[in-house]
Amino acid sequence: MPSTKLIARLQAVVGLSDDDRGKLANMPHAVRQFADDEHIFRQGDRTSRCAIVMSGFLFRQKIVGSRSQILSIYLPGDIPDLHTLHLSLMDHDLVSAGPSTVAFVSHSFLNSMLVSSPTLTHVLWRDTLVDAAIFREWVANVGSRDALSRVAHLFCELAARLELVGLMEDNGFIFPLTQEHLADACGLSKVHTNRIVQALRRGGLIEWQNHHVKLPRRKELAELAGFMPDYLHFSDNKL
Amino acid sequence: MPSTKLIARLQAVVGLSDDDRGKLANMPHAVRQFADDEHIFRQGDRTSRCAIVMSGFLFRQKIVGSRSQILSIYLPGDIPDLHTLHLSLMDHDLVSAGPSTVAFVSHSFLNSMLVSSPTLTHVLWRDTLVDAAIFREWVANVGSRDALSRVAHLFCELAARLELVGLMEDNGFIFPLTQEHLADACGLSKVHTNRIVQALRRGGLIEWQNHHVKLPRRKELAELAGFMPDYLHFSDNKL
DNA sequence: CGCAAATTTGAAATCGTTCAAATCGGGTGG
DNA sequence: CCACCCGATTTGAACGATTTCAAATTTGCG
Repeated sequence: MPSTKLIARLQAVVGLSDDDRGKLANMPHAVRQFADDEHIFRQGDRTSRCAIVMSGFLFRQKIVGSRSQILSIYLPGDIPDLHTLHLSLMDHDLVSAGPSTVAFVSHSFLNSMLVSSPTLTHVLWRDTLVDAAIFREWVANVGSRDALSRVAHLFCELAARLELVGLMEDNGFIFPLTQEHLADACGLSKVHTNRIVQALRRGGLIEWQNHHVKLPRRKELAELAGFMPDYLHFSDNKL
Repeated sequence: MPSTKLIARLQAVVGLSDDDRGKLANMPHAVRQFADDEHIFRQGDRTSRCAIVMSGFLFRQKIVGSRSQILSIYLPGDIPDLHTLHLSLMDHDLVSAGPSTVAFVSHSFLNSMLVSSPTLTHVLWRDTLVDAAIFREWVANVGSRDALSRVAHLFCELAARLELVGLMEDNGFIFPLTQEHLADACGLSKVHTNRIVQALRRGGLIEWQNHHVKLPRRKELAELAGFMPDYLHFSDNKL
């Protein structure tokens, strides 16, 4: 089942009928592994299928000048390229951070599924809108917060989203990104990002070693970050 | 007709059948004027209708700490809150920059229209996806470009989008925002933004007076900004 | 004409970058 | 099991872009 975590996530947020769950669970798909830093697609590509993250993290990036900017991070259960259903030209790269497993489902199948179910249309459209809401928060994060709360905010968001798909354990989670990835996501230099990480460690707000992150005091971290999870729309159900 | 510019824009990008154009042209709607700085809605609100910009500029903003971050700018023909069709809780403000005219169409009407037309579903879903693509570019803009190209990039984007709805004349357009708005959109202080604007003026790249902006050398400006219009998806038609 | 908002100027302070080098750490091959 | 190697992290110091604060000037509107 490519979509266990996907269904878990949608289920938690909007609720699904048995029928719709069944449709999602039985999507024809092809599974593929990606290695660290391997590209799922590149800017300028066109595609006729969508990717569902099964394990590992993916991220979107744009190269601007000599910098690489990470635009968003995708976790198991996410569909990082759902937008390709309506926008075929890729305006950025999609890359694997660490090894990952991805299931691919064809556009033609997805389209037929959506025609037959207004609910699933609503749910998947909604999913792309939450994606956009997260971009907005990132604009605010990168544009308005100082380095410390910016990095803290990213950890808060990831923790909240990982919790939703059952990948948090005792406030800790597997984190395949490097400090350089973190820097690229926050629009900071890697040297400064390193100093920020050290500051957060000294403050006892994060523990990070061996691709494993722990947030022992999430409340304080969220306060420092100014993290308001409303933009994730976990409990904003229109149905 | 609330939707002249909207139809022009969709027409230019995806093409519409006479039937679909008719449906859009005949949407029942209520028109309302907004004054400078007046809020169309605020963070935390819920709404049961969508706004179509008829004249003037609107912008989305988030308050983070003591700063106000502008997340996107909406022009005539845009539907700045199409996402409310599926996400009812507002995670940001929508504000009028200068006086504006807005047409409101109820969710219930829009939903019934979408059920009856897969094409319009595609077109409007697509519209929210272009919105998201613009957010991504803004993350990259604010996260990766220096102040000069950041401001230049914003002007390039607005010019391209205004052109699409016929609001550019001789490389100039009406621009109701203040330098402080520009600063809030670019994640810069207003003092520094002012110096950047002066630099662009000195370079002959922009003229700006009386709410009127002119870009006499768009090519050079685009080069300075690293502006690549692919993310606007003007010529990326899936139908 | 007069007020309030918007723009402009100057100077000092700060946050973050850059460059360069050192150290750490995990995985590989012998 | 150990030595080695490469990528990732860490440190230091100088530099630079942007912010902040405070005040002056200009502009547009009533």
